[in-house]
Amino acid sequence: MYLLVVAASVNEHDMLKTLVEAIPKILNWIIAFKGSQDSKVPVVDFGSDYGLRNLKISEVIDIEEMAWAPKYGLKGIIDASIRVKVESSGNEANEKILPLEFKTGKVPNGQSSLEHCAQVILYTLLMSERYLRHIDSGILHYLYSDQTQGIMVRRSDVVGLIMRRNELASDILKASKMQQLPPMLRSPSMCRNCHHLAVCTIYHKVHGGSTESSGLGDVFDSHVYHLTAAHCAFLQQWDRLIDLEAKETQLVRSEIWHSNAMKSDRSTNCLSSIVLDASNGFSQQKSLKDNRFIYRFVPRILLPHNVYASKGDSLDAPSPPVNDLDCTLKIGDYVILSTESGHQTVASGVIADIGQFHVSVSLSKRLRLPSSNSLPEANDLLQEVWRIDKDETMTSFSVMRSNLVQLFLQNAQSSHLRNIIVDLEPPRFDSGCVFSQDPAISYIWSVKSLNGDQRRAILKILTAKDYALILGMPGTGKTSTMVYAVKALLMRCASILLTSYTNSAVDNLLIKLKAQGIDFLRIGRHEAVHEEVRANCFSAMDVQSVEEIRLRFNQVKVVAVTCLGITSPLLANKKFDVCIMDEAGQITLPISLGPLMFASKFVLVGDHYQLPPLVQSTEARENGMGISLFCRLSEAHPQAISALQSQYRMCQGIMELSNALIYGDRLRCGSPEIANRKLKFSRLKSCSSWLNEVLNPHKPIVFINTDMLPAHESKDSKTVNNPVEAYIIAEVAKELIKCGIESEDIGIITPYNSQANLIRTAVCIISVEINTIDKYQGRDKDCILVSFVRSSENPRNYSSSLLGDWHRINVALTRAKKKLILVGSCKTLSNVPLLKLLIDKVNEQSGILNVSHEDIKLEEHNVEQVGCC
DNA sequence: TCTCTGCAGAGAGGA
Repeated sequence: MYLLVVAASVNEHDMLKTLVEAIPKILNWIIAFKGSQDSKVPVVDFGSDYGLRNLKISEVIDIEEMAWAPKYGLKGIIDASIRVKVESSGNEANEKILPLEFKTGKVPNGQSSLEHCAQVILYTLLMSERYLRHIDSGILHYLYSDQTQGIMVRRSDVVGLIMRRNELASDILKASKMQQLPPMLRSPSMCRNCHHLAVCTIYHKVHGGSTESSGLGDVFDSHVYHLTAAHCAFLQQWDRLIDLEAKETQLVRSEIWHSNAMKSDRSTNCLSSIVLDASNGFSQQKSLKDNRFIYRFVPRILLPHNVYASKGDSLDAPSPPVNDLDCTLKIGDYVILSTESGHQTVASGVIADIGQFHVSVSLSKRLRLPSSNSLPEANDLLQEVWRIDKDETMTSFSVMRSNLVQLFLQNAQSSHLRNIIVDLEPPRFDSGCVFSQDPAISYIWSVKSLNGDQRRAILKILTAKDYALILGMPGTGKTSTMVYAVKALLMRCASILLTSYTNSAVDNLLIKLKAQGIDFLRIGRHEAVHEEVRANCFSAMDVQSVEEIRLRFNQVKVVAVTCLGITSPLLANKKFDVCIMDEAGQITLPISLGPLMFASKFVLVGDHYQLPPLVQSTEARENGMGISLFCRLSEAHPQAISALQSQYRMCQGIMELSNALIYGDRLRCGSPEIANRKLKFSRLKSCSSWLNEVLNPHKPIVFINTDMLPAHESKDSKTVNNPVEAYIIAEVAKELIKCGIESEDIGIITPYNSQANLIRTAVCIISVEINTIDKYQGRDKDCILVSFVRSSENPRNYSSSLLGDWHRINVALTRAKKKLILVGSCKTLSNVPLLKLLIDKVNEQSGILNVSHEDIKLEEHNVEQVGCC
């Protein structure tokens, strides 16, 4: 509630007054309709065809009930679902379930409006689906005038609505496929006060519309006169890219909207065959703080006996674990709960906790099956077999579209950003008077721990009038540079919006800021925020009023939020002096626009030599969707870039490799100590000579060539892996640990998920971090092992595979501090030009290590073991 | 060719 008040910036007291006035009205209505044995049964008018009916509520089944109907492609939230007894004069009363909709606004002409009736009729459709029974009527109640209207669903009304729905769906399809919008309504009276007028007219103009075709005359002109042909082309181009990407994503996303979804269990974004865990009471705890209900589920196979035998996750793994909850769901993900007996989308919630043998889901209300009554101790829940699907409602696309169109609105902020981003006007900088009185600048000169690059980067930020770009090559201390930039900006009393795409990137930065004693506000969902910064969320602050929220905003200069989190009502109407965006090279342009709208200037921090934004659709990628704003501006105005080139991560040898392949000798070691880093073994003894060679501390880079082995990739439907490589990686990892390297100093990376899983089973006894290259961006370890996977008898062109992307190769090569061990087939990999260069370079530096059959004593069963796990 | 993070919601006016 506080959030809405903040967003609408209405007076808190006024709002409370409205609310307090409405409560007794609702209450009176309920009392009147619930009635008692002897009280008079109220009469409701169901329109001319059906007349007056006596109506008595026997139960309020649910409020704010979620109702999704895949069959109709509709979803909604029903104000109240009620069970009633209806009787028309003389006839026997029959019991019904129906939707009740409250309206607060004015009553249109004393008659309920067509729109409101249509809404209720749609609700009856949704409820029919949910309750698996025919629901033929609904109730509309106007609080302002205390009028109750009954709605009896006529078949012709439903047909009309469904036809209208189909028209709309077809228009949307046409717009996204052929970039063709339906014609304007051409009705100034209707359009003048429409909330979508600005966006609507902009789109009309962009798609070739004119003042005449809009039918709106001057109103049209006043909304679009500022748009040039270049602006229109830009909006049209990006709108199309978003369409392409949205289409692609819809194809792969979980098929919860399809009726056969229940049968396909192949998606890893779902958990099936789980049941409620009743071992600790009903496993339903109400967390006191935020009124949420937590339900704990366990695999069905674990019940009933195992769960009672031991507690929590410490139980012996059942063999085989039919479902060890091996899926990609993680804490904070939005999910949908369904039953396998046919109730789809019973409830939606958030993963509160997930382990190998349990998953807890947090719901905003009590879990209830539509068919059952609302008693809290409903045992029918325990009888059900459940499934959890990730809620993949693609809100990111709507954020993209709304960000994009905002850029073309007729206002000062949009106009400024448009000049910079669309027209690519050169950024302006203060002619840097170094000896100025600016305390921020003197502070930066006084900080001893900054190197020359970092200081120049911060000065760039401080002198920027529009924007600054910070190119942070691997290991160059991007984060600490940002921390000092924030400190310097705070000396100028600037307000700062910190952002990045992922929660983890935002929180990483915040943890460093916190260590420096800088106060900040973190906007975001409690579950998704790192625990070290959760105390800075409003959800942890126990705010009692809007005033307290305002107060807190006034105290704090730094606010942090993810790029998609900007839609939070807490940020409505907020303005900042500077927006700093981390990992900007990985964020698509339309997404990055959002946070920039809040600030008068911005700083993008990134490295466009590392992975670009993830784009699913090849067509969208080929047409420029993978070009981040960071990349666009870097290419247009190199003078806006300040590069961090002194790196503190890699030793000389590893850095040289990256310099030779990607950075053109621009990377430097921060100090001689960094340059000469070596792995320290507490003991070096190995029985096999090839492992001795791999561990040789004088070789920072080792390439293990598998060409002499039968080490071919194996393909399983869509994924690729390589069991022999997995085996070699595991052997090396075990040897490293045997020789005294701590397991937390070792990281294993590979392009493919399937290979990561294979390696995980191969090294099962030791706990080493294993991940895809993509997920490892931004991280580092003393020793990194890379499995390239690709290897075949007749190598083909791999330029369109994951290995063909040089950004990914760059990320893989720049994660290791002291030792980089690469495993792959020289013959196959040499087909990728960059990898050919890599192999040549390593050969020059330390030679390629060819392993033979005898070397690794490749017993058939070893590999088979890995292969079958 | 197979890499993957984010994100509520409903509400309303007027010749």
